Amino acid sequence: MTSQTQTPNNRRKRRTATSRVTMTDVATRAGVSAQTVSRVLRQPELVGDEVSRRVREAILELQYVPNFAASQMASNRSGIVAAIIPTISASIFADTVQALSDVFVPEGYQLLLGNNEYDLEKEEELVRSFLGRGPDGLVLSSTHHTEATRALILGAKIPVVETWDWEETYLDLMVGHSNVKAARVVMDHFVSRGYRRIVFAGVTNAGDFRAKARLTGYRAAVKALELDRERVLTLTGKPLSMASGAETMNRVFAEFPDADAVFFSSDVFAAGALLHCVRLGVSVPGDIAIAGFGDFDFSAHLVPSLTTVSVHAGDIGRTAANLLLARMRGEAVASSRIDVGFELVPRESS
Amino acid sequence: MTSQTQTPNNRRKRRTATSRVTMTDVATRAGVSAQTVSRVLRQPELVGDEVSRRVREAILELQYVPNFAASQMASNRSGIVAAIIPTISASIFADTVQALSDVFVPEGYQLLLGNNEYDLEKEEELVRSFLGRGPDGLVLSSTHHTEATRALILGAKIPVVETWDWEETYLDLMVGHSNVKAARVVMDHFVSRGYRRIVFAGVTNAGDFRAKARLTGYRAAVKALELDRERVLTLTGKPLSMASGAETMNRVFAEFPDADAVFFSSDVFAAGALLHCVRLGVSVPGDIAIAGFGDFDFSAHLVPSLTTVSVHAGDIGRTAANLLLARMRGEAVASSRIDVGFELVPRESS
DNA sequence: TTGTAAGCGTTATCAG
DNA sequence: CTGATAACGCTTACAA
Repeated sequence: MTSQTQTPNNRRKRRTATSRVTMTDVATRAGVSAQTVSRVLRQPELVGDEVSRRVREAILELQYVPNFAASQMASNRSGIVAAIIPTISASIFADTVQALSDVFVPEGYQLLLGNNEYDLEKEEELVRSFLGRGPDGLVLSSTHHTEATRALILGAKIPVVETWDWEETYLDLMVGHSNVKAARVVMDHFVSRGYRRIVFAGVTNAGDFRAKARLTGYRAAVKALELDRERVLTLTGKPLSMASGAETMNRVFAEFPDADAVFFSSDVFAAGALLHCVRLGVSVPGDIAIAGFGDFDFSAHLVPSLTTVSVHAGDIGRTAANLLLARMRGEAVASSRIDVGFELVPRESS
Repeated sequence: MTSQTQTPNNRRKRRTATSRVTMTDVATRAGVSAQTVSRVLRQPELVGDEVSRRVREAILELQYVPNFAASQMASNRSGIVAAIIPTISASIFADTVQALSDVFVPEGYQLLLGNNEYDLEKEEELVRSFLGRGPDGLVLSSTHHTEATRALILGAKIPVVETWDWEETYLDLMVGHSNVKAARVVMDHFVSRGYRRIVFAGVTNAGDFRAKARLTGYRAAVKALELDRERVLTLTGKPLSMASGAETMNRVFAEFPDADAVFFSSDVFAAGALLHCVRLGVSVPGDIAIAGFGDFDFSAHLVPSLTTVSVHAGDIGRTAANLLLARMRGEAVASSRIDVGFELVPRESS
């Protein structure tokens, strides 16, 4: 017999059976309606004790796992928070992500993570793809975005927090600190200790606006403090590694032989440079002073220990998460912009 | 007029309008059916050029963002890969996550990330919540799970890859290396350089089975190499920080004054210990040799540079991702278990 | 306190 | 090559 002889009833469209346990299965097992199962899960206080018990039992017996996609379709809430950071690996941003996770997961949210590699186009791509998931909130790691990114986010009408930056204009919420000021504080510190021929050595990749802000702060300080002259060394395209720092130190010796201090845009570079000096027998800070940025774990332990700026990566994540959470719940926030600050940590290297 | 006077037609249940642009909106705008819009997005080759052009235009004009939850409901595929690592912050696992992201994102998958803090109960919780999202694949970071976790995963019938470990039994796929062997290699190295009174110093938190495996390797080596005796220092509950390493070094001096070498379960501890020695004026390796584990960026740059084991965190992520990808596509995999190996890196500290 | 029905936005299936 | 329709599993709105 060919399939054409089948009854009209058989024409009902059937998808491949999911074989997954659904809410209805649980309901049947417990002898209630699906709606009641849903209530037991969302608003247990509205369900009678005996019914509630039977439902929970059925859930355990059937190993029921709720389908969040269906839940999202029906309720228009996803339980997802999306976060975009510049880079995940071996970076200070990992501390921020950890803090985000520490706050959001206990609240029942899941964390969708992406990295833009300091590329605004990649960020746009990520935002577009994340928005398709209908996140309840979005965490970005700078205030610099393409116009399309901005439009997408505003169109999505969800709470957004921009972090690791400090600007006058922002989309919705902002948590961070001023990198310009941070650089200035380092410069003031150098000058207070008698250094005046100061080199700035930092990555100036197109998308790293934080490093650029630090450079801006350096330049302003050179002018304001009437220092000798600008001495800038850019590490374009160099990976964030200690090897880059060591290499850069050699360039300092070659290009600015009279320099008495170097301000690196990251502790990673600074540590590489410092250890390179130790190996060469160059005295730090006797022959040249060094300061970094970030206060990494190793910075306090180096010999000599590294002068740096502590930036509270965890605080940024925690603060941003709590602020976003409040907005996601529709609660009023005291301030939509929070400066978590930074801290100069003077140590032996300067 | 009360609402009761309204026409029956008004009784139609209306949810709060999403205000979001849907596929139907795009279809209307382009003068085609929703199905055609879907085809343009999923199987463009099946759609005529002119129609395709009109649809793409409409998508851009309306700033259409597809709803993945709906897509998932209909297709039973989520486009999500979930990954669970022990800890995100300041850790070698961040490199693995980066590699996962580097492979999955270009393939159109989104990464759902969670950390279990070496706690199997937390892992179970995470797996349960992640499975509700219907991930197309799952990445775990050890082969140790609760029974319930195992049952959940097997019940979900999705590809899983367990990483950072090497065992005979595994759920589906495995990518990693043997920590027992890695420890043995370090011990062989110490002995070949004349050290025989070797201390093992490592975290033995309940859930850190990798550190435990290294301890197992150490113990086996002491026996096999007929060394003086076991010298074990456990850092229970200590954070993975250089400060812990320095502190532990003091304990070595106090508890094992005759020790001639120390094997730390992480480069972080080893570096803290090494720098502590430098500060105290204790010669490394003259007075005592030091080796670590992980080959962090700083390890090569320390003075003296740190002997360690390189473990290829990025390779683990890349290999795991590609293996999982193959299985998710239903492709045959040559081997379901891949040893990415490790590498002894002898340096000045031993 | 519990149940019924409609609807969320997409894709699989079948028809043309 | 394009369209109509049912179905995915859940929650909102309403009824009882």
